[in-house]
Amino acid sequence: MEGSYRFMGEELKMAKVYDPTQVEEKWYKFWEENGFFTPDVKSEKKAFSIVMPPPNVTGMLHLGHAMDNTLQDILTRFKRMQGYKTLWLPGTDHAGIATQARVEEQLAQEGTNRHQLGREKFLERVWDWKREYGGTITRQLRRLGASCDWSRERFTMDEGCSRAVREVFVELYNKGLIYRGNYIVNWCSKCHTTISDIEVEHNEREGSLWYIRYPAAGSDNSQDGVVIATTRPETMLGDVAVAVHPEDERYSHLIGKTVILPLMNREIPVIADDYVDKEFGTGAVKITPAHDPNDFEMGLRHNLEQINILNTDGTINENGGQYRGLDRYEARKRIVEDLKALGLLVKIEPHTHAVGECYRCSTVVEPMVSKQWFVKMKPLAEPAIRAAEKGDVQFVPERFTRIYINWLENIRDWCISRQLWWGHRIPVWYCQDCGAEICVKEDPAECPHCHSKNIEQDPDVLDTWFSSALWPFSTMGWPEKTEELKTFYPTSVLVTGRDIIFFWVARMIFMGLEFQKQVPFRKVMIHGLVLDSQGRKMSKSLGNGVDPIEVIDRYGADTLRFMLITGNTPGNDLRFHFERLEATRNFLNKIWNASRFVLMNLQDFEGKPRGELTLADRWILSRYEYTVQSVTNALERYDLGEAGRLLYEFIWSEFCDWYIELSKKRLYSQDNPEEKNTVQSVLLEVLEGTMRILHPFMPFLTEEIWQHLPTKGKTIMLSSWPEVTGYRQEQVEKEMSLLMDVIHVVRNIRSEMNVAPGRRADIILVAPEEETIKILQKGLEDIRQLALGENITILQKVEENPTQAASAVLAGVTVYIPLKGLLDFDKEIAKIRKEIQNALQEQKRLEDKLNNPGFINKAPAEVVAREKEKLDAVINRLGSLKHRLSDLSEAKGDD
RNA sequence: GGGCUUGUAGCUCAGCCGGUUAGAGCACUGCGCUCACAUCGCAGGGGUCGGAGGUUCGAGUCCUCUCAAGCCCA
Repeated sequence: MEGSYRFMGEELKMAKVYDPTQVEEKWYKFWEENGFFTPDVKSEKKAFSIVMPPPNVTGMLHLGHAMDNTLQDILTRFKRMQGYKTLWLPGTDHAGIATQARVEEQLAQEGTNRHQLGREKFLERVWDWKREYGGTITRQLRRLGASCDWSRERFTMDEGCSRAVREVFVELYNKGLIYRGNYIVNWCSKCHTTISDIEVEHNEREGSLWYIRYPAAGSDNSQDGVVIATTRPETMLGDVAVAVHPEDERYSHLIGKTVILPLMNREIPVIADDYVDKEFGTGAVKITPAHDPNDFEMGLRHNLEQINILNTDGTINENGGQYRGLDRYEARKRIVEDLKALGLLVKIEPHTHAVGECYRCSTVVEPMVSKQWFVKMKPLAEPAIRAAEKGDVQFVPERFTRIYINWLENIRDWCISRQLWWGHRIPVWYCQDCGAEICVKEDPAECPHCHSKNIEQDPDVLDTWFSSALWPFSTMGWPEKTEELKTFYPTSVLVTGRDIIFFWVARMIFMGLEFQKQVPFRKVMIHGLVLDSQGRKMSKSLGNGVDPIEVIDRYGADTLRFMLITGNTPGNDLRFHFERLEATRNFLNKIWNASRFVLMNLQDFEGKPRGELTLADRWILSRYEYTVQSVTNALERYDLGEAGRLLYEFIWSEFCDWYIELSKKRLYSQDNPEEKNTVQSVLLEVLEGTMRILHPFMPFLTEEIWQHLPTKGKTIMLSSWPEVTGYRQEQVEKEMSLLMDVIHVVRNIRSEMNVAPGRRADIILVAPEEETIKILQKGLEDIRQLALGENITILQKVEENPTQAASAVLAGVTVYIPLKGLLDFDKEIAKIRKEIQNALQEQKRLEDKLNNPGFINKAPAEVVAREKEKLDAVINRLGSLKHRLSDLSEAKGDD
């Protein structure tokens, strides 16, 4: 602490109100340009690493990103200050559908489309687009203060990541874990591609249940046959059977017989299968293996044909007979009408059911059989489940483990081919001559079997999540054996929203296990969503979104950050209220002004060793250390909201409201330079340390303040995390809280008695115990200052109680404020009586408890002792209260 | 249908392994522009913890059931 200080001789220039716009950009530039975000890979220190969930290149920062990245930044800055070599690796995702759609929109405006342009040209356009607009979100992350290592920024389509994708695909292919097959997939007729199961969102919709009669084959009686119920009548064009439950007596006579599929006049069998729900509809269901996942499975069991009736644009194809060419919904209408005309439509019931929609465009998804590439999931899922069960990867909060395991246990194969152009192209070639399927790491020039040059690459690309699943190691240079991989893999923690546990977290885990033989991260910190003030999800359609950049412009990044991580508990959603933003902004301003106060009073600080500490000094140091400890613990537990709360309380209530106020007298008095030096030194130490533990939360504000402080080092972000030094003293805190109580009751009396704020008043303190008197004496000046005392008298007992005084009775002290002539005896007596009542109640409660043998015998001794102490205190207080009451009554009688 | 989360002061939320007279911020009331801060200070009012039952010496805090809201999966 000794030496010369950088502000000496300069005039301190700090505005009365903190203005974040003046400082944030400056410091971010300073940090980035000095390379503070980049770790020294070679250093001997322990490693801490996080890979950033890559936002879509097309994306704009939203509050979810802001929260997610604030959490990561806090952990990163915390660990960096703790002395770890810390890597936070950023990057962006190529976001197949989203990006392609963006560029296609552009083309549409130019009056062209990707097909006219051709694949090559189109991809060039996408890269152009990426170069031009792809940097938006990373610039926005800088505004937030993210201390990630931009020198290692990656993109899922860059060369390294592509290399990793190719490697993984070929290896899985060779192991037989990637296969091409006919399977039922989800088709989005608007995005024109398949989407995986989890990309389908199920939403309740009002629909109908149509009851349709399928007449018995060879019967003239149209009442023969079977009535089925369906929510999608148009799919009947592809029906190949009717199924009933094997134990359903209503239909047992039909099993093995055939019925006629109306409109198509196809004869189809009635089959029995356990899957059929007897209770639903009529208990008989139509089976369309090509357009329903369950029917598909059933079809396989019964060896049924798959008749695809849809084109990729959602219209009926040539298998739909007379309905060919119609849109699927138009076809539905026509089919229903035609059935009605034939008298085969039995009835229509209203029916709500869950409809699958495309997560991107909300178009109703059509299940459809087609030839696609799949990842076989069972062999990959098992180790991933075990890793979570063994605790190799731990979820925070823990409850998300079950969601994860549950999903993996019921997983189906992952459809990874997408009918897009933008993405990692499937590295498989087909020989046009011998029909060979070629899957290799380097682009082949010819067919390895027949040496034909006539080979063609599969036109599809991979699901975007395929490359994101490799993110934790592809970004570190794999398949090369890099220093980064050795040092930073597995990463320490993954921070992400609970909405992508399935999409991303699970897939990274099984890919990590498969290719690195190690989990990609030790911990998964899951956080909730940012909702609007009414608790609704923010969405474009509701127009209730809040732009974090606008918030930063108005309030500053620190305010946004702090607001986003406080006010809730881990894993839960957070409602966004502007009121909370204001409250946080006020907190920053408070910190700013407290610092300003300290700095203004440090101008003549010479940094001499400090002299004897007062009770208040010891107290604030003790509280400071408590805060350091508890904030550190909360951060280690990933309970950042709790850490924020602790900081708020310490800074505002303890440091500002009490210690700063208590410091003023010693600071302003000119006659005791040594005392002044001491209090300056304590103020500086506490403020400086507080800035450090606050830094991960509010990097900009703390850097600005820290740079004004007489400290060594270039930046607060590379300063060390405060250590425990042994300041904590429970006894000191206890003594101080007695003084605080005294001050508090004096203020209370003054307020109730309407003592003018500027007027000082005499205070008489009566304490029977020697110990208490000592404490009061130590705090005499503090009481005078904060309770606006004039003459303060401390007595062990009084011969004549000051009846012309308002009073308050604490456990060890009775406080009197003489108010000659101003005291309303009746009011004062009533007040005392009420307090006696309360105390009696409390006494009874405690006595009952202590007389209860169950309590005495079973409760821990410590708890019993504490209750006894409380009882003693109440009895003590009751004595003083009664005494006071009789004095008052007497005095009133004398009047 | 299965699972998860939430239900504590007017509002938004804390309350860890069960043991203070249940806390904070905002809002509200009264007083105050005191040389860090009115984006402030001091003082104050306000809830018995969704409901019912149970376990326990003791429950907001554990268990069961129940009601309500939200989310996920099928």
